Amino acid sequence: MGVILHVDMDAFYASVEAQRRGLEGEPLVVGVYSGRTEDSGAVSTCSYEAREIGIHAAMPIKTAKKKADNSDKEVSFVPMDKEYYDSFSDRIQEEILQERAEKIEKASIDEFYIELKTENYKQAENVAKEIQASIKEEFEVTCSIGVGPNKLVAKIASDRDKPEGLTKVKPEEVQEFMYGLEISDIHGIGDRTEEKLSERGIESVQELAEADPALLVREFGEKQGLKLREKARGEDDSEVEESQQKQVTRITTLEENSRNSSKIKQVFPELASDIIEKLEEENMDYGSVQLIVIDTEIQMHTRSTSLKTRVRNNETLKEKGEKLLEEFLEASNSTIRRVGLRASDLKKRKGQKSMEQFF
DNA sequence: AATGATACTCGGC
DNA sequence: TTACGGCCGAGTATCATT
Repeated sequence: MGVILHVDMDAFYASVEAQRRGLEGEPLVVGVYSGRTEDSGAVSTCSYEAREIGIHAAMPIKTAKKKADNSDKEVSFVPMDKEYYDSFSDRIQEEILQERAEKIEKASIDEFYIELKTENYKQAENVAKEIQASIKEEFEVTCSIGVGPNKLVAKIASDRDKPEGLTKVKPEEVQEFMYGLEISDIHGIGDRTEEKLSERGIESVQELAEADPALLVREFGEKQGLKLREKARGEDDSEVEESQQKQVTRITTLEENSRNSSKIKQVFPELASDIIEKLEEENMDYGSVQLIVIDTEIQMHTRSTSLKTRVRNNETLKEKGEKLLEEFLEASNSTIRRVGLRASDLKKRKGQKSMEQFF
């Protein structure tokens, strides 16, 4: 396997909006507005300059505006335009990354894994620098890149130095690199796992890497236990490959809080048809339907149901969603603020060519 | 007891 | 003083299967 790069765009939505509006280097906040009241909504992401005055993702827009008022800087607030960022991301992939990659994987709207042909880390570093320079020149946004022997190490490396960072970890440096991390820096180790490890006296990456495999297997099972130890050693044999979308969600904020099911159901047709439209684009069927509910305390609840066979059907989605909503309202006394539907357990439909195969 | 499938929650952006 | 979106993928809990 060649050298792996993890390319991670810096504050992507905010950088794209800054470029679009000529606001580079200024505090800028990208928000999602629910339309309920003036400024009702939350921060999606913000520029590094906005972070300096205490604004961060997931913060209510009103709170962010308070921070902005208390600062001497002029802060721009702009609404999220996901479609625009999607096409921006695709263009970076097609115009800069594709041609330099032996293999490429789009991991999210702002993250890519690239496998290079070369085994030479100096060469790989040069490719990474070239990618950073080209993206900056042609798109006027920046990225951070991690260079490593596999996806796990490359991803952690890209996180170490942001924005516009470049972190290279050669195979002989992997151990030193991994031992310098906190256990929670390792992707896939959450609070729960961290606590369980701590109870067993494992608190550092080195301790996990050198832990008794039998103990880990006892605590976490054969598969997961051994995987944990491998991760701490910086080992990962997963391939760089095109990944399929796993779920499609559409969620909306109700005009008024409610627990009147017929009132709430009125938003379902639009949610369902938006989801089906997306599935048609992707030529995918769904095998599972989820209801997502956010109550007046901003607590999220989900209920789901599996289908016997995969379909791409608007009515099924709507009806399963309605049924789940009724069951939820019956069992809970919470009042609903936002409601959504999700289709998951997705699979490409076979026996029907998608458009790109004609080219 | 281990594994896989399903249901639900959490965190990033 | 509080204030609160719309997505996504991954983590974790629980249950069925073997």
